[in-house]
Amino acid sequence: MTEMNDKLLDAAEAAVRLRGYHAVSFRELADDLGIKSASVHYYYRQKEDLGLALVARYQAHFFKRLDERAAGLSRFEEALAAFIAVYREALVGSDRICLCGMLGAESSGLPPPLAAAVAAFFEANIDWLDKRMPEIWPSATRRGLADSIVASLQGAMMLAASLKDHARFDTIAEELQARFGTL
Amino acid sequence: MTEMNDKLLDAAEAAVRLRGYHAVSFRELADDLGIKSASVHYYYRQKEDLGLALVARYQAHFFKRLDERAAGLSRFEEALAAFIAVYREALVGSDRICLCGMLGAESSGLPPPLAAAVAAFFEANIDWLDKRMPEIWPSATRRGLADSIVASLQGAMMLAASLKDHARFDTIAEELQARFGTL
DNA sequence: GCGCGTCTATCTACCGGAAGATAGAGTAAA
DNA sequence: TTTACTCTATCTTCCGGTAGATAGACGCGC
Repeated sequence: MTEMNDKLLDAAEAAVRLRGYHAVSFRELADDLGIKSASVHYYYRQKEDLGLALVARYQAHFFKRLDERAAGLSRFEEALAAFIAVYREALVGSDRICLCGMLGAESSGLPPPLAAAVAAFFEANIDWLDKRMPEIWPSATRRGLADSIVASLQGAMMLAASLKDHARFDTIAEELQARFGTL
Repeated sequence: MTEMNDKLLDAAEAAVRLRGYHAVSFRELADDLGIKSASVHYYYRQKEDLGLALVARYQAHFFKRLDERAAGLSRFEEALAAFIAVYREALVGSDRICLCGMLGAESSGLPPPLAAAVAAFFEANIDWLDKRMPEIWPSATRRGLADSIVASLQGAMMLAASLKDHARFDTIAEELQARFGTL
């Protein structure tokens, strides 16, 4: 919406992806933006509302970039490469793990609606892959492979962030592409 | 050491694995144990000290169970199965993700010594797999495959916890075993 | 065996600060 | 004059952490 709202979401997303939901405060975000914490509450009455907005925007951006990259691609190998590229972009572009990777780990400690939104993000990821997978396998197999791909990439982000080494993500991504790309 | 110390570590591990480091407080742990928060500080002066003790104990238990399961096994396929089983046990036994998976996600928001201990846990995981891998590949390839395995399992735990469905972990684990077990 | 000091484990009481959240006034543009 | 936005000021609750007291168990020299 407004410019300040965008800046607020940017600051909140950066902070949550770096340190987690519970480690981020309204005061800290306000300081980042040069406003007061009461003004942050003007945009989002509760922290939970901010979290939900964050996930909604993240998901929208994620699939927008994904569909841009994957437009016109028909082979699964290419779709997977696009999927991996969007994940990689998220990690390398900001030196942070996926928003939903962070929130997914914290899931049990989040307000239930927020945990549900995060779970929906993952299901949407899996659906996206599933739909582009060759139909030579039964549906359950396809979904299982999609689960594996999402888990690998989320785990790879976490590992690369913890070890402070993006190259680890790339190694895992290449292995993933080699394994599933030729299906 | 003492009985109370064990109970304290048990409560702290359960809480951190469920909701994350920053969402756990001394008072909450004290309430769980029926003591006062000042008594928790008697055992661990700072929260960081508690976190370090938690990781040290977790890592020791993890490798103890791993070595028990893998004792006498020589083929990589079997070692991998043991590795997966210990991960699965951690998830299913407590309905929680790996302590270091949680702390790894939060890594950038943790006291540096704690983040370093978590990173060391992952490196030890990778080393364990690496050493048991057939030497037909160059060292770099082996380490890359070990990275992939750890990332998959950590991601699978997070995904299963977020989606509240342990079967998703099993699906991914089976795919992993099929992928690397026959190497 | 007795008294002395020490150690262990817990308590009460408190500190300064930060958290999420609210009420209501001010301000500036449309 | 209304709307959009930001402020000051404040509340309650919780945080990590500290100080200092206490009660009981242990060991040691006399």
